[in-house]
Amino acid sequence: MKLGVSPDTFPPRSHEAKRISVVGAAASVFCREGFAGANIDLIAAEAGVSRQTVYNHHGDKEKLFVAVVRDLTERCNAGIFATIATFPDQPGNLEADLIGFAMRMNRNCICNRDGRFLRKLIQTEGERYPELFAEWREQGPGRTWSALAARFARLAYAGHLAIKDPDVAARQFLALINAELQISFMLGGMPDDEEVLQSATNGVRTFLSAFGRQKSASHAARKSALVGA
Amino acid sequence: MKLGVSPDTFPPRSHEAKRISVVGAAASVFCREGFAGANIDLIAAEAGVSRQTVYNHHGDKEKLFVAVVRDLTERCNAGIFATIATFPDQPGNLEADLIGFAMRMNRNCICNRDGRFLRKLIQTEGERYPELFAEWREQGPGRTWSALAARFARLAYAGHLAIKDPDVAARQFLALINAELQISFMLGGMPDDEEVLQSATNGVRTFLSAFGRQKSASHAARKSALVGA
DNA sequence: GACGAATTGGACAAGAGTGTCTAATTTTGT
DNA sequence: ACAAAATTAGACACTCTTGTCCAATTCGTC
Repeated sequence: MKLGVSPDTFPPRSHEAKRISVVGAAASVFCREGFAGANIDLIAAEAGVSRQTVYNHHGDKEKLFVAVVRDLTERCNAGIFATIATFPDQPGNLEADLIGFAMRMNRNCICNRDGRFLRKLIQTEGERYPELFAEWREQGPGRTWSALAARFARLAYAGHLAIKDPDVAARQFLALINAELQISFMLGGMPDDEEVLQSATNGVRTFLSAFGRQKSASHAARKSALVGA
Repeated sequence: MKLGVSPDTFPPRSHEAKRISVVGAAASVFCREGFAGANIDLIAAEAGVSRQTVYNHHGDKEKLFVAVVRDLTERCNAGIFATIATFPDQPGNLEADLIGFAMRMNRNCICNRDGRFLRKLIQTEGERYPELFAEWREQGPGRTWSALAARFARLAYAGHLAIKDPDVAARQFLALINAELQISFMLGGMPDDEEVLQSATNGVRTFLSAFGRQKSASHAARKSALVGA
């Protein structure tokens, strides 16, 4: 809004910057403590702002919570679609390209701060805010899955995969590349790059064993060695 | 509450029955409201007991919470191992048997009341109680995965599957049979039998496409039709 | 029927948190 | 530099919740 007024460095600091700071701190506190356990004083302190400013900007604990969820939803969806845009439509090495895509998906959408926060908030408070939840549901997983399914369908049409139901394949792809990260998620922790790579690699290999065409050279070799056929 | 006043049927009602009732109600309320939001009065009312009785039995909100988690952990683990004991070691029809097993796993361990409650409590309050969490982690997923991996390894050794790493296969099996239930879990809702069957069927089919040996008659037929090899 | 233990409902103090208000101070725009 | 707007710190009323205490009642057992 008030961008670039001052000479240099940090032009927009006061009004909008504080708002952002508050929403960010609120996300963190709501996640750690839950809605009921979250303390406005703590949020204000963590944002480096007085309590009154929190009320001036958002009016209400509940309104603040809604603002947090909307903010996270928006950024997460943006990240997801930016990542889906990097899907390997014309793969050189299908396995390597899909592993790279899986890594980006995990890193940028599922394991990052926004993704973990949003997931936790939906899990903990989703039942209390059905409208907010419905909104996320439409914009989030629904579109993600169909967008991803479309990409897989294209890949199958081009002869790189043998897929009967692209929607099922898309969901299973996501499930597989996250299969080994479930415990880390339960802990609320952030899996390290090693784990993410391992999970993505194992997931993509199994996915290709199930849906790959024998054509793919390296894959066919690995598969025949594995299955012994 | 005044059940079984008659001569027999329910000898131990008062003391222990109330304890169980309180723990059950507390599980429900802790799940809905979170630890901070849970109200002892509400728990007491939901258990059909006075607030004082809650304090008499468990002494403290925190102690009550620990009791709830221990109770859920115990019952969930028992259910999981009882279900793993039904794993098809000598399958007649591998696909059908695995789908049946997947259904039992989903229904009795993951989608039932205890499973959903425990998962949610760990997600929401796990970070606040690291010891409790570590205990569950050792007893729960760790043992589950290795027990399941052992079963898959045996199946592979008997020639029914082609598995390189049984641990990975076990985790991916669980991920696949739940792939289509993720949204329901996010909602905290209970997926109906139709959804569970669909998810289990799709998951097992993909699992067998990836790890099945061509030998299996019906499977080989389906696979060759699918992959065109 | 009687005794002891458990349960109940209610009152209670203590503490914590929300949301409001105000006066003083700082920041921003002109 | 000046005026308007935003921010701050603190006090405040109000509500809610926890955990304790107690007298009356009920329940299980002998």
